[in-house]
This record gives sequence, C-alpha cells and structure tokens, in this order.
Amino acid sequence: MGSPGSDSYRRIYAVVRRIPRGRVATYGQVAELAGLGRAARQVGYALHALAGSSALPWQRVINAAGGISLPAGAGGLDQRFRLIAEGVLVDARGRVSLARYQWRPRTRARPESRR
DNA sequence: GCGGTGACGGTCG
DNA sequence: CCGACCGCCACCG
Repeated sequence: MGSPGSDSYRRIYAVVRRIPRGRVATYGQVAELAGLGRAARQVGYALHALAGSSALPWQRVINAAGGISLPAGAGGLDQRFRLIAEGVLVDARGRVSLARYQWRPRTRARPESRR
C-alpha cells in the first residue's frame, strides 16, 4: 500500500495503541515517543490516513493546546463523543484538560534512578 | 526534483 | 486566553 506502509506510520500507530483508555496524548508527544522527533504534523497525517475507520484509539490524540484539531465536519464531533464515552471531560469548545488527562508513560524505571 | 500543504508546536503581541 | 507568525517534516501533484 502506499504511504501508510512506511515504518514511520507503523511506529506512530504502535504508540497510539499504547495510550490507555480515558487518557490523551498530544501529536508532538506521540511523535516523540515514536522516535520521530518533532514531526508532529506527520502524526496528524498518519492518523488522517486512517479516516476513522480503524480499531486504533485515534481519538486520544489531540494538540498541545489540549484541543481537538480535527475539524468538526471532518470527524471532530466523533472524536469528541468517543472521548466523552470513555470518561474524558470535553469542553463545549472541544477542549480537554491536559493537566488532568494527559498520558504520562513511565520512562522505564531505571534501576537506581531514585532521586 | 520542486513547491505547496497540513488532524502541529513554540513564541510573541 | 486567543490569534497571528514562523519553523518543522514528510506526503503529493
């Protein structure tokens, strides 16, 4: 298949799949965890390729401002419903409290890393 | 191979 | 808090 076959896309999808239910992650965060550096835009691109017809929890990926980037008419509403359905509080303007719901993957507890 | 584009992000006013 | 600007990076025509 064309683009979605690249490793980058697979890595992105792998990270998205790790986001726990009821939590959210930012595009930049996903890019970082996928080892793509600052290719946040690419993450959006990769998710766009899914067109929502995927088993992937794509709704858990939002922008750094804590908002839904996807235009309402292009699935943004759907994303909002999906988040609410799993217990995430979404503002009327489609904003989520990152302080409250952002996923914080543990940086593999290093032995001896006690501060 | 080049240039425009986008489900982004940080900074500035 | 919000909008405008500019910088980033891979995809597509």
